[in-house]
Amino acid sequence: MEHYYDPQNIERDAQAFWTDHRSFAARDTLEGEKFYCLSMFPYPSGKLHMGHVRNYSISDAIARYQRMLGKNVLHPMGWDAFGLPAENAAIANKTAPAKWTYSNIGHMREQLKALGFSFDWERELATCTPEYYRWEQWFFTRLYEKGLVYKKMATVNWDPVDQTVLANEQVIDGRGWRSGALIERREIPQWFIRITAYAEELLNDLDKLEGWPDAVRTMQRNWIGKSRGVELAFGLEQVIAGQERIEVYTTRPDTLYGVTYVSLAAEHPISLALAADKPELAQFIKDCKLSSVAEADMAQAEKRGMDTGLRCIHPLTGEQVPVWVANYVLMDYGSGAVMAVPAHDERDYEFACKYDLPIKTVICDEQGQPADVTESAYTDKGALTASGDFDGLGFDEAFERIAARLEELGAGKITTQYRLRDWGVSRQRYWGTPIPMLNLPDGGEIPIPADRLPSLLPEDVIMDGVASPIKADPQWRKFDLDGQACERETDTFDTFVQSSWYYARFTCPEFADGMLDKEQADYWLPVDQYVGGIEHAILHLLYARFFHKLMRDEGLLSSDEPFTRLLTQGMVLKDGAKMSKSKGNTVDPQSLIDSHGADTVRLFSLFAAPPDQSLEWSEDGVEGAHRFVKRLWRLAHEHTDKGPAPGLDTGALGDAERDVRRKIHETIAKVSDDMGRRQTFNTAIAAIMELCNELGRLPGDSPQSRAVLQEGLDAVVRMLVPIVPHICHHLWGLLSGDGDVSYAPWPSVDETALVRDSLEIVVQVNGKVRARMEVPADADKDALETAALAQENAQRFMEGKTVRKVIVVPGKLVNIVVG
RNA sequence: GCCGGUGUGGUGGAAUUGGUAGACACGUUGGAUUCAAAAUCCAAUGCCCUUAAAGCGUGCCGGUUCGAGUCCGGCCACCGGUACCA
Repeated sequence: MEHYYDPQNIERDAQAFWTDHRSFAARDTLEGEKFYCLSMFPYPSGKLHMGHVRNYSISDAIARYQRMLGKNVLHPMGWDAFGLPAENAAIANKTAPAKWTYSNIGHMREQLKALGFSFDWERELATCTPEYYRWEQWFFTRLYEKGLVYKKMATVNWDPVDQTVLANEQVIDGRGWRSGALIERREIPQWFIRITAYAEELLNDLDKLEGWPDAVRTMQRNWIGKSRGVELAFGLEQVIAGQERIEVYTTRPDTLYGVTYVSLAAEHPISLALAADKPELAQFIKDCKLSSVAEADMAQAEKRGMDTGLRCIHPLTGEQVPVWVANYVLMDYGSGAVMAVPAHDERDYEFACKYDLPIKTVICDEQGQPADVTESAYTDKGALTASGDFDGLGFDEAFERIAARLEELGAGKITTQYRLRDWGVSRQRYWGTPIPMLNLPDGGEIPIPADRLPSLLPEDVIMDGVASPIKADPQWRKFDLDGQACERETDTFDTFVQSSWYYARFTCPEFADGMLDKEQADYWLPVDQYVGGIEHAILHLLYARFFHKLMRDEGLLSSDEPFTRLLTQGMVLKDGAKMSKSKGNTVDPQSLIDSHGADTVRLFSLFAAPPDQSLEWSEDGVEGAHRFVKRLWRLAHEHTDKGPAPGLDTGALGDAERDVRRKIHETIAKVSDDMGRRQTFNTAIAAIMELCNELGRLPGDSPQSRAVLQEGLDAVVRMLVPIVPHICHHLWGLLSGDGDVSYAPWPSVDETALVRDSLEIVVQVNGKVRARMEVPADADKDALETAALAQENAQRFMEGKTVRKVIVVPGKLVNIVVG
């Protein structure tokens, strides 16, 4: 026997075998049952981190399991290669983003190969190549033609010192991360895709996604935020900024009589018009703009406001209502104005208390009395009060009658609104897909014609840290359109655009005649299993669902949803915190691969926690995983060193052998369920460990003992292929398995091996365990009850008491209720 | 702030449909082996208690039930997202 487990050799040999045999190339013949298993592709940041290792260990386990079930498996890998970090690295290292990115890709590809993931490397793609992004540009021009794309003013973080737009994460405590300057909100023209046109379908189709975690579906549902409400207007006595009235939207028209003021966003046209001759208001508006655009910052900022002095007219009472400007009202949402009902809305309540504005109760509590709002707002629904003709009505009737009254008066109507906003895709950055639009000399814009695509991003550039190289280069902007001099758009796409369709391009990465080869796309799509971090639950997954529907409506594919089943993996923690360079708590996968082998790293990643929970990294845990792999190696070698095992004769087994054989088949049943339905690889591994412990305890070298051990090891090796494929490749050959173990059939359960003669049943008295008893497996309820009542220790607790009830759960327990 | 999630021994976790809390692994302790150590193997290991029995025990408070880690109500802490990080 070879004397020790040597992962380096075993893993090198297995990987060479897979490469030589093209083991993981998906068949593109469109035949057979397919399984498309996809993990979220990485941003090529430099080297793999533990989050990647975990993500790909999970998807590889699923892909390999499906191969063993006989499916034609597509398990591709590529690179989400555009993005902000490349620009930062380029400035820091004085290299071009392209060079840095391609070099990172090269290194990370080798690391992924060293981990033995069964990716189909023949389909690799990187989103920063023109072969990829040209189709994204083409698709955007198609959306433009269909009216699904438009340009409007939108808010960004402006760094007044660096004269540049910052991402939200580049704004720290309201200041630019490089300049330290106070950031201000600024409006610039940007391109948008009309995701709101698909809001209803995106919402309704969530019900079809039964293979998605409920948490993700709920989050998306809330994000889309469909609501039924009333759009209404407060009149103005004179026209201001071209407006005769202030439009607001409310889901609580039943509280309309409780309105005590109206709030405008700082950027609202009326606010700006009033500020023209009110210096203190102008100053307040200026102050309001000193904050990042991030919702989390805005919502937690202290609520501030200022009375404009303007009064508007309540549409039902005709009373005058003061108009305020408030920093918590956002111009980008709805109409940029809200009606404030402090008695029945928490934010308005806080604001009214601060500025001593009136609070008027118009809803009754559960006792039918006007709600008490001396301590806090009353936000429950209830009967109306102090609401004119509408007193006493419940929410539903009040909603309808008030809406009808507003409609009669021409002051409002019932509408459906979505919280979801159109997708702003413009970025004022260099390292991204150039937006394929042309600015015409007369001010309009048109798409770059399809035959002039791609609009190439120059790769050989120098980053100075301020201006985008394509914005700084007047030559790049020049575009001759049939003799007409135009200018290219110098903004680039949001990187979410690339990640919204890469899963589809993997079905035909080389296709040169279009965005997708429909035949391939329709065979492979939808993705059967998608695996990635929970942090993508809303944005990436919603944009990808949206793009799928856009591609469907363009006739590029036929399905309605991109991902049938979704697994959102948890984060990898060290000492209870997310691994990060700044915290200094990172663990480098490479050094572990070098010291313990890829199998150990994969095993620990899958064993330490269920995939959807966070995983606490532990050096000791890695050692434990390594020990198990070594034990397995030794168990198999000690067995095969004794020569070939005799054939199994199930009629000739002793009790101990029958027990072990039952364990083998119980384990196959459990592991199959854990791998397939439950996707709890940690419990699958624990069950296999238990089986190995029992196999190690098999008594003696009798022929039937050896035959059972052979059967057990064969099953263990097959079940571990998805988890520790290298050692299984090695052991499979050793146990004289035929062919490539990557395609060995998944083991099946022998039902006859599962039969039991007797079971252990728990006896409880008043719900507490007082005895255990061994009973025949086929004992009926009466027999269980009789046997339980006869238990000595149970009787001790029944003494002097009356048996009220006996509950029998066959196969589990008997509970004797006494009192 | 808002939306979603998580909380179980010294540690990571298990308990799948309301039915034996702590599987599996780590750590620790004791033993075997060894000149010695490493490695390996065996045993013990929730808390309280000298042992056994009993009692206690799944973030906190309360409820439903014969029975609650699991269901319901109210809190607390931490994590993810919050539309320009990916």
